[in-house]
Amino acid sequence: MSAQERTRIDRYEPATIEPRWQRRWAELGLYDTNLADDSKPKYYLLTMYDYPSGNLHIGHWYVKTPTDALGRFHRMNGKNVFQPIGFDAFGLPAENAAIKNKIHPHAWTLKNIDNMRRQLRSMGAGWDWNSEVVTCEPEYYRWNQWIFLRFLEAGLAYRAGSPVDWCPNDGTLAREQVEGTDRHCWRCGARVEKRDLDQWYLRTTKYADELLDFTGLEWPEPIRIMQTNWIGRSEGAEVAFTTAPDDSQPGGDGLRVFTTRPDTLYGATFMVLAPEHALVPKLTHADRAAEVNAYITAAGRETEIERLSTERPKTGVFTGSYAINPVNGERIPIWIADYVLAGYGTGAIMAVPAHDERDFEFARKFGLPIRRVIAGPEVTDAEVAAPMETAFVSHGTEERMVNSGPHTGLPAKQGFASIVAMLEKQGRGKASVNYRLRDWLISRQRYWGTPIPVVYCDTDGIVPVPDDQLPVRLPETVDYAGRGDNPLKSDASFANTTCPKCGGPARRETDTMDTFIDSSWYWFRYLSPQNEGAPVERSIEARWCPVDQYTGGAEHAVMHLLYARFFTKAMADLGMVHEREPFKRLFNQGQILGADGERMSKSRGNVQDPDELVSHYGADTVRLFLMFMGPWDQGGPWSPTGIGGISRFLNRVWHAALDPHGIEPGDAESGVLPAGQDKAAADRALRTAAHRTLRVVSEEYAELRFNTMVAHLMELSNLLQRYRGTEAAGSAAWNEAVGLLLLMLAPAAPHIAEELWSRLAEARGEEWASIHAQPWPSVDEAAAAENEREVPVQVNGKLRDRVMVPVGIGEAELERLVLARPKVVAALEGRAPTKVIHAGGKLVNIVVR
RNA sequence: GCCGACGUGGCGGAACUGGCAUACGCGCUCGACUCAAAAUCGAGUGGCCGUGAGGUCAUGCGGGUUCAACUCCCGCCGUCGGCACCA
Repeated sequence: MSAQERTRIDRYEPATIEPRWQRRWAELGLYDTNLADDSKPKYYLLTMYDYPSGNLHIGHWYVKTPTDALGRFHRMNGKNVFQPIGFDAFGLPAENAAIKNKIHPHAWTLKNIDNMRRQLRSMGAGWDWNSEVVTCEPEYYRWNQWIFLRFLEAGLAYRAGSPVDWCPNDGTLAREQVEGTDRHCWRCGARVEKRDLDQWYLRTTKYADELLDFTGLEWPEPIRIMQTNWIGRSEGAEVAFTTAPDDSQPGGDGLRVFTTRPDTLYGATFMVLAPEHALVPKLTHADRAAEVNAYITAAGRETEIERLSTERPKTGVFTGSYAINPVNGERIPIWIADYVLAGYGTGAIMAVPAHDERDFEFARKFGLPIRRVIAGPEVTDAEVAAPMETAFVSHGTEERMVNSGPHTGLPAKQGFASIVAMLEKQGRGKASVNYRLRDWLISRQRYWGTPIPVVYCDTDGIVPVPDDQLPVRLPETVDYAGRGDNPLKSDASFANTTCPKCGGPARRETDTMDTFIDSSWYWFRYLSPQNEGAPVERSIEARWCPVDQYTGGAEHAVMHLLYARFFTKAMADLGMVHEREPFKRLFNQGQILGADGERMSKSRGNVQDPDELVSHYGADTVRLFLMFMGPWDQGGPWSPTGIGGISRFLNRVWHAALDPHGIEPGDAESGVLPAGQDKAAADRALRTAAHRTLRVVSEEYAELRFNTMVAHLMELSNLLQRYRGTEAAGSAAWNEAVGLLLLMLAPAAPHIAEELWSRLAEARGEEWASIHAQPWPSVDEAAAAENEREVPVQVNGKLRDRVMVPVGIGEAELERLVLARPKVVAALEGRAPTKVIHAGGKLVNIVVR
């Protein structure tokens, strides 16, 4: 920069300085991380990568700029910081655009990525672009395929036919991708149906127990709870019932059920199977067939029917068959009902209406017997025999067993164990654990995803594509015959192939993978995006994983974050990586809303365009304002007026740094030190404030409390403002305070800090060195220490006075001082203090009477 | 219904393990500069009573513990997020 240019820029003009520094940093490679450098401790800072929708909105800024501030803070603190960036580039919008605009999904996606790269650069963030990953490129998705094949070999991937959740727009969905009571698609909102299909699954349930263990992870409690609930571990027993012989069948078929209440086994008065249960056709009597089949058909359609209430009355039909209760040999009727889910446990239950609300309601409705087998401590024998009005579900330590054969009289807790023991001895049951978590259905009927690398051969069945034939590439020409169609299916050149085993004709799998596969290991790939020998370079992974800090939205609590943990564990077991947990520390930032408090959307017209804000205020102001709005995990509505305050703040910093003496017009009031303060006192006040600010701001960066961090910088700036134009301005203490302010501001507002830093260096005749390469300053404890302190004085808990006292003052002396204060004397009204509380010198409270 | 988070000025919010409630900012009012406006700078700003010093009431509501409660305990009310018959 020429001297001439500099003198011209006397006002703060972000539009001039920001792009210039962005270029400079990129030229210098300031943020290109040397992953091999182990001279400094590593810090892997990751933000959830984005879908390249084409345009950055303010939400992206809200997610990314505080993270960047954190990265810059750690870099100044001597860490080797790795801050990668990439794009989650597969997914449906590209296909929709393709159908609508006749543009290839790949071209559309890359165009969007180009635009977003440009927009992202305007944030002035310290990303290492060399490590960029774009998941729709074969260089990336070939490793999805490679990992899938390893999972297949290890039995972690399997193909199965079962009723799956089906969205008319998006095809099959994982269980996590179905939301709400009305079971709609998480993406498009369409109502989800059930379909019987052969699909690919990943065995997430194998890791259910390990996924419940969050030891060593600093994750927000609500996320851990959500995952724990989603996995839904329940302990109980599996009990083998058998069907009873009758006129139409010989009986003896095993009917296993899962129950969490084996202690209520004597109260099982009927059984209920899910309509889809495999034994239903066999157990249905000829004279019941019409009714049963009608019910099954209705149940299959049911998800399509509008359900207004969750409290739907129970429905079901009797099959005509009976089962034998293994503990008492009792014949109990077998019903089918849709309140029993095919996918949980064994798809069949023993119904104990006395002690389960659902079974109770069902029994009431269909006139089935209700037998009490558990009673609370106050229940008399007469009451045990009386009919029940509601189910008794309490299961504490006080309850005892009744009507339960040899177990009668036992506490229910013991009954649980003793019945399980009895069943195990007789070979009719065993203790068992069930999970709500299902295996992950990964097949998708779409073009724009990773092809599942298997072929189907009439002779050899399912044949994996050999590694040396990877990647199985998506065909470059796409023909969308119609909306929602997977063009791969009708693409003969893709679908028709030869069997890798026998060489005969074979058909490729045309389903592609759920795009959550891509995001389940992408942070590993960032570490060696060009590696052609393996998905992850283990030596680098060993040094850099787990991710030290991950940030992103809470909406991925049970999807991305659970899949990523599953992948990490599975990959570790297969020797691909060392770590079993991907993200050591997780932070969920909130969501930024429109000024009207609603979700930002084009149709509402409440969208804030970051490009516009940047051109008006500059990136630093936008960054700082987003951090200042409130706690980062809280999000909140955009304030159109609030941003002006940040703009003013940065302007004041600018002038404090470049024009300490306030030659500016309008500084009428400045020029005078506060009453009773000389220059030495002013210098001391400046140093104290600067170093105290440094102490608290350092902590706030580390704890991601950006809103108060900014507030504290403002306070320091306000103090400088107060002294601007006085004899303290421009002193050594002043310059120190300004220097500290800039260093503290650097992570959050990198451009202005850099600009002022360089101007001050030049003014001192020093050579330029980036502020972002400076070490984080350390607190001068002597300067930060106070020698006087203001102590609030209360009488009976009410504030009456404040006294300035020297810091080391003793309690006795302080008390004497305080009791002599006129205001205190007045408040005491002649009464003698009963007690004086000192609260460690923070406050004095005088208690009377 | 179950699980979780949260209720503080006109607004966004601050107050760390109980210790000065309302930091910081927005907005608003007044003043300086200006022909005027904007920008900037300065002063003020929780409610009520009072000319004033000051008093008094206030952290969703009702109780409690404590010298002292936004903070802890009990019971409600409200808002937001998650789950959806999981045996």
